[in-house]
Amino acid sequence: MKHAEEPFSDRVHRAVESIPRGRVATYGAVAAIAGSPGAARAVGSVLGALDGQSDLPWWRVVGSGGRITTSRVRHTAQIQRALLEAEGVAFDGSDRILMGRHGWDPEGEAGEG
DNA sequence: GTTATGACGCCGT
DNA sequence: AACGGCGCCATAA
Repeated sequence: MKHAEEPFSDRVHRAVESIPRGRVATYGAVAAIAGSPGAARAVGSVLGALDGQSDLPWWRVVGSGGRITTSRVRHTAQIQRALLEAEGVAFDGSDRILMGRHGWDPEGEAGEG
């Protein structure tokens, strides 16, 4: 029997679902959680294929440094920011999310306090 | 197998 | 801080 590994898009799907409300994870983090560290770009490709039917909290995925990178698509950046703020996520004076405050890291979840 | 694309990330200027 | 270039990974043709 072969290892029925879930497709990359599916693994990303689960990783994004794991992001708690009010927290954010970077593309790189999601890629690592999905099992493919370094595949940040591939993660973006997956989320970019989502549609209104997806219940995935895609807005909780941000770029390195807590920067919104969805600026490449229409005005999605504004929507993402609104959704994040609706969850209590705060931005600094440079449109950047306070990662030290909302940055989510499953590897530190057990030792965080 | 090669070529082209993309909601990324890091380094150099 | 801002801009440009290159690398990395996964998918589609």
